[in-house]
Amino acid sequence: MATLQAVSGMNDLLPADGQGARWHRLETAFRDTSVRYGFQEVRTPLCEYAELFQRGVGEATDIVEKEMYTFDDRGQRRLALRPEGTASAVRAAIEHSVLARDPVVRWSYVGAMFRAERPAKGRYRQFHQVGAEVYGDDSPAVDAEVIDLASSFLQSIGITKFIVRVNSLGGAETRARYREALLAYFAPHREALSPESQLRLERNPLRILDSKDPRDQAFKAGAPSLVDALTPEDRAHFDRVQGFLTALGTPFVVDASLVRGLDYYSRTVFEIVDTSGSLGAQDALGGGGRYDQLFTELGSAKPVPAFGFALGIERLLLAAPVEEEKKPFRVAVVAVAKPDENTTHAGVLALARELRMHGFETVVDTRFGSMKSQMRRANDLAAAVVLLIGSNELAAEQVSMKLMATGEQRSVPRAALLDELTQTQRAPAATGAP
RNA sequence: GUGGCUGUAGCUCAGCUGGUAGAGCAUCGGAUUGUGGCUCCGAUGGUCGCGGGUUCAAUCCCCGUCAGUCACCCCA
Repeated sequence: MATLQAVSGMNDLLPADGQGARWHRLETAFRDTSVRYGFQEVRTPLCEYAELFQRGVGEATDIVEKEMYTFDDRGQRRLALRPEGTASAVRAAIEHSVLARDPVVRWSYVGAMFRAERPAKGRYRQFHQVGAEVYGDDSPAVDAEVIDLASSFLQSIGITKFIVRVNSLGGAETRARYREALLAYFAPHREALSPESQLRLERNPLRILDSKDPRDQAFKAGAPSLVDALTPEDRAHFDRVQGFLTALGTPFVVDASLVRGLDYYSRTVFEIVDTSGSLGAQDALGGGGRYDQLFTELGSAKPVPAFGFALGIERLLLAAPVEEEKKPFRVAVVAVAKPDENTTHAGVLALARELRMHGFETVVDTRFGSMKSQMRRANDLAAAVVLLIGSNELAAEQVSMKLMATGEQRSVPRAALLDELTQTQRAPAATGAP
């Protein structure tokens, strides 16, 4: 490797690829949707004390165990690039006592996350998420509304082929009871399980249910059902979530084997899976759930119920249709060099500036090559209108205005130029492709 | 972390069984000295990912390494 290059799994977005515009539209769509659902955007640092994620996401999760970018600060504290957004947002909510001011807080976020995984399609080491969180309300209405937010956002960006899977993990009491039941069930079969699952048996038996390993699949069917372990309260909560989702018209399926990779979830969890096939093996667009214990685990004096989700932007863009970009009304100003270069060049720059101040997207080929090359450049940049400035125009206080679509050209008094351009912009014919 | 495939101009690729590289597109210039798109002509541009080995000689064979990609794992 002779030249410097980007860190593996971390990508550049070049304007020429048109990706920047797609990202921009997606983020705008997310902000629009989340604002309509009553959310406000929060921004937290990319970097936190590693301890936050160890306590928040869970020491035994893959994310913290082997995928976190950690490094030492100048002092002794261990820092980490955030592998997900929820822990940071909750930390900020606690630190700034936002629940003391507002009984219920609805936050959204957009930003980069980091996980040191082997890159693959739709999976990168720096990836980006949009997410939303609700703090301070344990109502099942929150669960339903936030799942609905995620779902309607997907539709707003043209993603229609997806499935929302929901499940309930139950509260702390249920989790403890169910864990015992799973242990009792799997322990006799220990040797037959995959090596990973033998480890999971000790650390987080729940995750065995999520395994795709055929050795584990064999035992899943007969495993005790989580639904049966739910307390009446958990049961009622989950039933109401489903009822609300149905009332909202948000399609979903209940999937009893759905377990999320983060430790902080309780009660409702959900995952949105792409069914268009455009994502390869990484078909999860995102997911989330309820995490009623996280505030307490991160040091909040009072327990705060919470619900949230995150979606991966890269994956959304793989799944979303590529929309046609609107062609902007662009003006190019061209200098006719003779006989006095400096005067005409200055005239071009001054005119371009004036147009920009009036809102016109204006380009100048500042190399000021031959007229031919300037015209070619204007054409390459898809300018709808080219304005020509030369000694004739300067002397007469006029500008030659050429419509690229038709080739029509006429002289316009300098004083009337802005009105002319405004009218041209409104006429659809002038903005069409040349 | 494990495995498969790939790595030649800015991009997409060609290069037969080893003799130090080509095309198309893109870029720049020209074909009437104040005018674009089409066409034609020309030019710029590559230590053939990097390092080592075999050989008289390697882009082509072998090894290593880095990178990309896909899959496993996990998840966004």
